[in-house]
Amino acid sequence: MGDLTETALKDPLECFLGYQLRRVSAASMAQLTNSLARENFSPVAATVLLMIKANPGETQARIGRALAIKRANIAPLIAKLENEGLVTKTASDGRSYGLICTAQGKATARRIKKIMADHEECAFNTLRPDEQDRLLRLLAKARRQIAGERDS
Amino acid sequence: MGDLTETALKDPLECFLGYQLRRVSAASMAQLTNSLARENFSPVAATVLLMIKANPGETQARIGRALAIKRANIAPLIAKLENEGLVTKTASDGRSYGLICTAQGKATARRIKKIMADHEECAFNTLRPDEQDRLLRLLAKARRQIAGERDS
DNA sequence: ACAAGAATGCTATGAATAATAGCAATATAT
DNA sequence: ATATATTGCTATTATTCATAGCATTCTTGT
Repeated sequence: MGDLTETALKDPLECFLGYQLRRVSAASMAQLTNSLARENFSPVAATVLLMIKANPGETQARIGRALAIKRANIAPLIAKLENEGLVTKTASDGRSYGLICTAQGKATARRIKKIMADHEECAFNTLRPDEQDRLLRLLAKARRQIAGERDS
Repeated sequence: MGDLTETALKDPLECFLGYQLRRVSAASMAQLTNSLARENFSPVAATVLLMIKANPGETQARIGRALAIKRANIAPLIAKLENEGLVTKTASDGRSYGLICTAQGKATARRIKKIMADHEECAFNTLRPDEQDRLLRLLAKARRQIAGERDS
């Protein structure tokens, strides 16, 4: 029988914010990856689609910068969305395109957003609404600094 | 000249805790990876070494479970630490070993912990001490649920 | 004691994310 | 106009983590 009461180890990482952040993020992402699998979407692809729907006509370079995805990495994601008929490219710049969701893309985006919302509900429901709010605010504050020091 | 004042996009992911978690975690990890590079350590390897130092004699299975690292993935990490003379295996179980830090391993662990502490200081210093505390507590609370639903 | 099941260490392998380098085409700036 | 930047893209690589399977050893239940 599995030993459910394994004695706890000392944890020298307990008070490292970065470590706790990573653990929670990894666990949350693993769950979300599972949930998005039924739509055949990776978490990253999901954020790209939602971003395009919310910002029709933007170029993939700008979408990528907003999501901290490099040009080299967003190209195949866009190609996949286009191949599946979820996104189309409209001429805009000669070297860049304006990205737009198709009707099917918008429907998929809605389903994906629902999956993400359900995931949030299930993953973070031990936090009271006010706690979720505080956490969100603290993360946003931390991100302003930490992300600002990095290039995209 | 780069356009430093790029107009902001609408962000439909702003209020997703999971997404914000991922962004902050990724940015923090990227920084930490950089800082640990001078010791030729990955973030994961660093946590393993610290964990062994804090829990001498434990098996790699238990260390791995505490860190949410699967058996298959921790094996090469331990091998690397052993090859570099930072950790030794003492007989214990016939099928498992007790892991102990060598003197060199302890010294390296101290340097690594210092790097991690400096990283925290630099990455999260926009948060006041009480905010850091609250964040840590909220993360711990979130983790208890979200991690509990997953197997190691 | 003994057979069935579980745990351990390990290898091999694959998937997802992200990083660098470089290319051709186009836009922008001096 | 000429140099510089930007864009989309390909190719390649590294890191982290996941699954599957193997042989060994420990632990159970009878």
